[in-house]
Order: sequence, then structure tokens, then C-alpha cells
Amino acid sequence: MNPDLPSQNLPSQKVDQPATLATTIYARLKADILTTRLEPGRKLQSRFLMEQYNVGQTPLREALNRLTTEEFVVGMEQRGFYVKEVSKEELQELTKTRCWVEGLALRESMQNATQSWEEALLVAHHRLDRTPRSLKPDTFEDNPDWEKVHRAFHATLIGLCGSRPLLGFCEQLADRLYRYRMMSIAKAYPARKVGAEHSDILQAVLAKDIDQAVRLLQQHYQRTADVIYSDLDGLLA
Amino acid sequence: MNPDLPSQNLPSQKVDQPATLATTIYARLKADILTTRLEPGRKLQSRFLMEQYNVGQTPLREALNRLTTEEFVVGMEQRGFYVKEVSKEELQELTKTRCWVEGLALRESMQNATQSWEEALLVAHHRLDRTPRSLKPDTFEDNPDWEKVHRAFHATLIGLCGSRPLLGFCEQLADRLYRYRMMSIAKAYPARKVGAEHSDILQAVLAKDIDQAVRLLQQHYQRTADVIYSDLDGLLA
DNA sequence: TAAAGGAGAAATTTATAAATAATTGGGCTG
DNA sequence: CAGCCCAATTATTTATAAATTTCTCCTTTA
Repeated sequence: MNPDLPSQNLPSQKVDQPATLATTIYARLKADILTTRLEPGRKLQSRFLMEQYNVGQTPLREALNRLTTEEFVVGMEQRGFYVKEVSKEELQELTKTRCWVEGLALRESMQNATQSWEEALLVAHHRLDRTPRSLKPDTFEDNPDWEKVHRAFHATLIGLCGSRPLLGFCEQLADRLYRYRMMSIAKAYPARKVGAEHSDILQAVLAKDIDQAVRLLQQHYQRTADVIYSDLDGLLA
Repeated sequence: MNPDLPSQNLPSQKVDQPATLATTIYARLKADILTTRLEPGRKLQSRFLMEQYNVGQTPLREALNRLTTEEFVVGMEQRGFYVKEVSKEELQELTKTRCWVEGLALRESMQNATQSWEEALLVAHHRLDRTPRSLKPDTFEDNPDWEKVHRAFHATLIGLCGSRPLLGFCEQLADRLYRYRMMSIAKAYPARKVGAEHSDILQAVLAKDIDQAVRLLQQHYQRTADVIYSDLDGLLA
């Protein structure tokens, strides 16, 4: 296996295994929470979930327990599970943390840069560039393909940092922030020129300008947060 | 509540709640894995665990599912759970990551320094200094009190960094590295003067010398890893 | 003829479902 | 408004189903 090209199957590390029911429902629940189909704060009653997803309570509870340690669900002892709440404070904390940690990771990644990594990054950016942000031209409708290649681009950026635990943490931060994006995403479209930001980052990386690349990446995350932050006033009211 | 003095109840964030069985068994399993009473690689069969801990399989499986997302247990779909293996590679990766991330966190913490934080740190160090490393003077026997105050000292150091997600990640790294310490801890005693290292860190922090404090902290973690690393040859053979 | 390999059945173990117990919350009563 | 009872929901136990591993026995081959 080529160590320069990190495998990009994000959800499950075990590829070919037959997948237990608990794992399936875990993935579905996680997806529904991240897209806010299950909205923040909602109570996750076993009866409701059982008929909604057509599974027994045992695999359900196992899935909820996993989601609890990942902070997508909070478990109140003896009184059930809830979708984790959102707040402006958490948005800021997550963004700040992501800027710190991915800044670090990008720095390391660039120090370990190889030719095949730069090529992989170029390809990832090309795919991102070519994929439309919205499914419709006028009104916004989130394109799942774009989300996939967008995530792949960012994952490639830091993929060479040399620390799996750190990559896992970054992935979790990305997931937790994704939910905030989904809450306000329609409004900012298509005002912001996010494509240019990605291009600038790519350029700085290929030019081996570490400080500049890190700066641009952090700016990119901070801008995203700023847009969401102002939207959140209305959404939380 | 005083924001300068971070609460130090590490295991469970919900203090007064009646504690479900699944949570209890989760804590016990985690403790037994970290102390290597449940040794790395061991298969965690439900029958064995049920009679060992006197609980039904449902809370057991819920606990195992939580531990899986925290990487203390690996779940092989349809073929049970195993205690996560150890390896020299992981030891190095975890140590490197901890140096990076806690370096970052300490830097931030020191930038936010307040008087009451410095006082809390002083107290934490005093407690650490006064607690004996071993229960017996000649042969080594791990003193759980020391582990507690040691962890509290390090938690206080980074406690003001302003990011709960980051603190959670640091805690997880500490847990995962703790297990490696436990595997080789007896041998290094009492050769290394670890007390001096803590004092030096404290001194640098109080002197507001950020670069020096970060350097000493990273050195501290790296030295610990080095000792374990050489021991691990014998232990994994 | 002995060793190796492979189907197939039995036994073990895991995963899920169904049933029971325990806890909480809300309304009623004194 | 304190306290008790009832309904609703969660947590745990017990039972069942499904999968995997082990073992046996038969066939094949050197």
C-alpha cells in the first residue's frame, strides 16, 4: 500500500466485514444527526427510533452508546438520550481548536511532503473544482458529492502529518462542525467564493510556503465560522 | 464557579446522577484495561466478562461499544471484542501527538494565565511533590494517589487553554499512554528523577517563559516514552 | 500407507429480539 | 404543597436467532 495516498474511506475502517446491525444503525443515526434531520436537542426515544429505523432496541442502544463517547449524543443517566445541542460558544471553540490542530497537522504534512502526495492533492483539488456546489443552479440544494470531495481535499492536506490519532481527532472536529454548516448553509450561497480559497491553499502548499498555507487554511475555517455565527442568531432564537 | 480552577473529576462528567449499570461497568472495564489487568490483545468474551463482573450482557456490550470508539477496545464485526494491542509504533505516535498537542495547549494556557491558575498549579505541584511514588520504599508498588495527583498537575497545566474538545483529546492521549507506562513502570524505578522534571516545568511556567515550559514538558513526555520503548522489546517478545 | 486438504456437522460465541424490572415524571388527593 | 399512585419510558435480564470456529471424517495425493 502506498503510504503517500491515505485511504479515503472515512466512516468505517473495517472494509470487507459483514457489518453488524448495530454498526449500520450507528452510521445512519450519525448521518441523520450531522445533516440535522435529527435536530439538535431532540430526544431520542427508543420507541420512536425503533419504528423510524426498523431495528430492535439492542442495536439501537449500542449505536447510541457509541455516539455518546463521540459527543454527537448526550446520555442522561436513567432518562434517555438526546441529540447534542448546538451553541455559538461551541461553534467558536470547535473552530478555534480546528485552526490550531489542523494548522499543526498541515505544517507537519508539508514537512513530509512527497511528490505523490502533491499529485494526490492536485487531483483532489481538481475534483473539488469540477464538482458543483449545489445541485440546482439558482436555489441552493446541497450536493453530497461536493461534500465528499471537499472532505477528501482537506483530509489529503493533513494526511501526511504522521499521526493517526491526530487525524482521527481532526475528522471528529470536521464532523462536529459539519452540523453547524448544514444549519446555515443555504443562506450563504452563492455569496462566498469558497473555490478561490481552496485554490489559494493549494497554491501555497505547492509553493512550499508553510506559513502562508497554514494562514490561509485557518482563515478558511474562520470565515466559514463567521458566516454561520451570524446566521445562528436567527436559528437559535 | 471559578473558571480558573477547572473541575478535576476526570472519569464522569455527570456527578450526581444515579449511574447506570452500563456506566459502572464501562468505568471498571476501562480501569482494568488501562492497568493491563486485562492485557493487550486479550479476547473479551461475553461469558467470561459476565461472570467476572457479575453483570448481564446488555450493559456489558454497551460498555464495550463505548470503549470501541475510544480505541481501548477493538470490535471485530460478528466475532467479538478484543483489548486493543500495543506496539512500539503506536507508543511513538501517541507520544509525538501528545507533545504537539499539549505543547499547543500549554502555550495557550500560559497566555491566558491568571493569578488563581498559577496558585492552583502551585498547589497541584505541592501535592505531587509530597505524595510518594511507590507504596513501598525499596520495591516498587504503584501508588494510585500519586497517579491521581500527577494527572491533576498535568491537567492543570493545560487547563486554561480554552478548548474543551482539546482537553478531552489530551485526556484520551493520557489514558492511552498510561497503559504503556503501566507495562514497564516497575523497572525504571527509582532511577529517573521525575520529580525534578515537574519542578522545572512549574518554575518555567511561573517565570512566564513559554518556550522553555513547552520544551520541558515535551522533553518530559519524550523521556518517559524512551524508557518504555526500550522495555517494550522484552515485553512484546 | 501416511499426510494433507476439504466438505459438513456439532459446539461455541456473538448478535438480536422479546420480556421483565426499575426509574422517572405527572397528576391527583389529602 | 407534600406525598402517593399510575402511566410512560428507560435499563437490564432472559431467551432466541445467526454467525463463526472447531472437530470429525472422508477423499485425494505423494
